[in-house]
Amino acid sequence: MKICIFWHRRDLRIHDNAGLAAALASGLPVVPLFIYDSDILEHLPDKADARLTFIYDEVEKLAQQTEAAGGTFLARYGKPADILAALVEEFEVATVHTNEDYEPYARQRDTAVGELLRQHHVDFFLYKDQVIFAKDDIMTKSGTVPKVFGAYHKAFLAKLTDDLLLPFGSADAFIQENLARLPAEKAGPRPTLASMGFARKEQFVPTADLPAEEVVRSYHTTRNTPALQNGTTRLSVQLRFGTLSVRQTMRQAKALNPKLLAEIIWRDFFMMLLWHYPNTATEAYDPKMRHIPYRNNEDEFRAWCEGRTGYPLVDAGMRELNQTGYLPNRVRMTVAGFLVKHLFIDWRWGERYFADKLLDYELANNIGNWQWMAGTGAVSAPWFRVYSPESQLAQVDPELKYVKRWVPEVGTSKYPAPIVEHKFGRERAVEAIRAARVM
DNA sequence: ATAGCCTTGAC
DNA sequence: TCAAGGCTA
Repeated sequence: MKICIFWHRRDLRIHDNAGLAAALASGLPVVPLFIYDSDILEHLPDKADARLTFIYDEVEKLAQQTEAAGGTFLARYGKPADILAALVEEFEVATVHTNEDYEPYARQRDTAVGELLRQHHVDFFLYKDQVIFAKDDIMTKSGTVPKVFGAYHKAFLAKLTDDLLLPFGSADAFIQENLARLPAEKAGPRPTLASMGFARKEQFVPTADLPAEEVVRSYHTTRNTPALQNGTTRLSVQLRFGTLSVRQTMRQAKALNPKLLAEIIWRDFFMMLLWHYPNTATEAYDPKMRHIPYRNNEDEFRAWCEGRTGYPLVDAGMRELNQTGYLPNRVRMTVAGFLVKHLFIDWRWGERYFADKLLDYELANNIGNWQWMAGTGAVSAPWFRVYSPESQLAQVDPELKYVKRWVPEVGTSKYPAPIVEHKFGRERAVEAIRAARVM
């Protein structure tokens, strides 16, 4: 029996999944697949990982849905190319369908997998699913890569027709006749967290639904008040792993809140920039910014990580991040700005720390926003702009409701003095960058 | 080619 | 008001 494999990666859903819908419509019986990538898992610092727990639970849900519809779901642990090579040997695989991923590692992986499949005469199909516009879908009028969000945003909205937000396929199309039923012994057991050497870690558990309408409607005002539990939509985890489709999410945002829609368009923008400039995952976009003499003091970095800087909003944010794996946008900016400017530590240190801690960690968005904050990016805040952690606190949490939730000892003798004085830190960073960027 | 613009500021 | 300079049309 010839089969079609649909390879789930960061699209852990059945509803409105472009690649899955195409696979189901291809005429061949479909076998959904998920690969726990050993190259990624081996580098996780902690054996109790909340993100892997989330992925595992979602994969198990997909497997159950697939089996309930009469199909077979495959899950494997290993290097993707090895796993696919083995599957191609074992089964009569005619085609492999999957959704595009724009990160440097993913592109490399998919190029290698495509080459391998071609050698086995298996067709490999990739679909645009995790964004509305990708690659060079949106360019400036002179044909260059857009580097100013305002212009990109305007062009995006002009191109954003309602039909682009319609769902691909539906749970109804996920029916028995399109799924392949493999003998149980051939399907093999699915990996468990324990079999992969991990333990469960329950942290912030996002729901599988869109946020309540009133949360979306008020987002543009509430997002700057970190004390509010529902000040931000917390859609980021689900968009990261694809348990919600970006089309469905944008449809709601477009109908209810243009400010929220713009935030999701930032996501497309940063993915587009990373696709065009994959080098910016590891170095400043701006060549003039590649020789900044960051101080990189390890003790100060640790104080930042642990929320002991003596700046209440920074410390509250870092402690919330450490304990929950989440941080509202506004506070991310404050802690990031403090690290790269006041402590004058390389933005990549902060980026890596966020990568370890954030449940919604997404490479393109994290790189884009850290470079924006550091003033090194394609699109950036001016390099001499330094956020004041005290002004920010006065603006977003004047009554210290948020701060006291995470830093109960604030205002007592147990709370440390500021690690660096604001004016001194600001001038130190601005002058060092000013000197370093002269070529 | 040149004028106006540039996510969310600080003082 | 101030702080550059590149991007965009």
